Amino acid sequence: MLDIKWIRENPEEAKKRIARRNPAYVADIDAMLQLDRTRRELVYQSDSIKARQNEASKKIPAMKKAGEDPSPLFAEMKQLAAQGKEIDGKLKETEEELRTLLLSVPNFPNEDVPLGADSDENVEQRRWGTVPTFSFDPKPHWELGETLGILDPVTAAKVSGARFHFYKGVGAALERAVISYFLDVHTLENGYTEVLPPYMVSRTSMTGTGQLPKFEEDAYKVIGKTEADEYFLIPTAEVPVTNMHRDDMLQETQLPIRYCAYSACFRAEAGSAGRDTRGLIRQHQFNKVELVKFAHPRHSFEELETLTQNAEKVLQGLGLPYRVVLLCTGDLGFSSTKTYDIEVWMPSYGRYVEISSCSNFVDFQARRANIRFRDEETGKPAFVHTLNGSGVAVGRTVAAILENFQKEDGTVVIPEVLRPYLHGKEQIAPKVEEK
RNA sequence: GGAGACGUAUCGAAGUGGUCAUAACGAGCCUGACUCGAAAUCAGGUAGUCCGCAAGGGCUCGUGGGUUCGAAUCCCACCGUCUCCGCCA
Repeated sequence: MLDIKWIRENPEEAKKRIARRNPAYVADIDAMLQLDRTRRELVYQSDSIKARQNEASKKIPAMKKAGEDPSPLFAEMKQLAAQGKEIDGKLKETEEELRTLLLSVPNFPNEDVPLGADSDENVEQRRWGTVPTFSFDPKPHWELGETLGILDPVTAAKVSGARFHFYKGVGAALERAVISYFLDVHTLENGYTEVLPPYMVSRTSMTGTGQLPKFEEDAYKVIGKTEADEYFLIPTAEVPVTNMHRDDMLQETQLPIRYCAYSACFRAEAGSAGRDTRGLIRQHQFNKVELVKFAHPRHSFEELETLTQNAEKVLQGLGLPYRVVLLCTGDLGFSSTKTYDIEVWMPSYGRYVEISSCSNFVDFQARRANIRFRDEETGKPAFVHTLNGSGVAVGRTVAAILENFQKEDGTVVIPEVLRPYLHGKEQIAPKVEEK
């Protein structure tokens, strides 16, 4: 949520900034300013009436005590109450309208975010590792998954529907190994505290991080015994973890707070694009280890750099080639002011594929979720800056491992760092054909 | 699922229709005094938010409604916490 106060004081700058993301939002800024003016006028009227009511209310007991009859005042009071009610009704309406609008407008892109229409205009920052060359025709991971007998989308389709997978045998163990490896690196080496969050959250939490109200159709909703018994399946652990500190007043000395969290993630939108129909790339349910930071506003952009490096570290450990790109304005997520995507090399695609997205939301989420800290300098409460990034997507990691580390005979070499989690197993061999 | 209790500042807690909600009373924390220093003691200070250039004013007793001239207090709904019983992993 943008800061209406700041917009009120810097209307032209606000329009300029939002226009960098999409000029269509400029009209919304104008609408906000209009609603804000109306609201302030109504607040003034409402406050004046209440001040008079309070004054009269104080007189009544004093009159009674003095033996006077206060009932002549009642008529005026009744009228004031009616007036106040009407104005308060209008005020509430205006405030709701303004809030709805504020919740539907995305964050300003940071100044150093390049202007661009879509992902083609993202700017590569760096590359790591060597893209593998094969002396044979490498297989895509979904074919490897089948020949190795470790991935079963067909049974999953029967049991659940499209875009689900069963992992079997070593496949399931490999997924689990990757999760453990990621969590161990982040907790033991990168200084994050592990949390295992709830997978269902309230509407308030989804609004706090920015998934709602605008993207309700992208989320899975779970209804319990009654309509009011409503939950959303988390699209990312970012939602429950960021909301851990909703309405909190943190101490400056606590910052930065770093959490890492494994969770399953659920996304309804994953099926609509008609892309990546095979394999583990785009699923309704997938596993992810997420990194979340609550940072001091002064340091949030440095924290974004280290967050990204923390995510890169696990790919380096696995030996997977990747690159880091800075998203352009057209590819930037709703709540983010600046995002680096980490893309892993996927031989079957012949290109780099997103495996992590690391973002600084500055105070955009903190304002929605009311996450503050007491600034020692001013003594006043201020919004923290929130950041998060995948650390990293697990299913896509497994896909990348299968594809990048496959051999001509169809076996896949397990990265050394994962072997301790797999009882020393060094490779996955194709299942023997039964005659 | 059944029965009951309870949500007031950082914490505990008083207030049960008015004129003591920046909130009694404790505790914690900060500042000062005393002290070589500390403890103890004493004194003072210890919300947030909205409107306003300011002066000042408004709002907040879990949340939202209602009754009333007036609600922390009465009524209704919802949310949450706790206790006992049942059930369950």
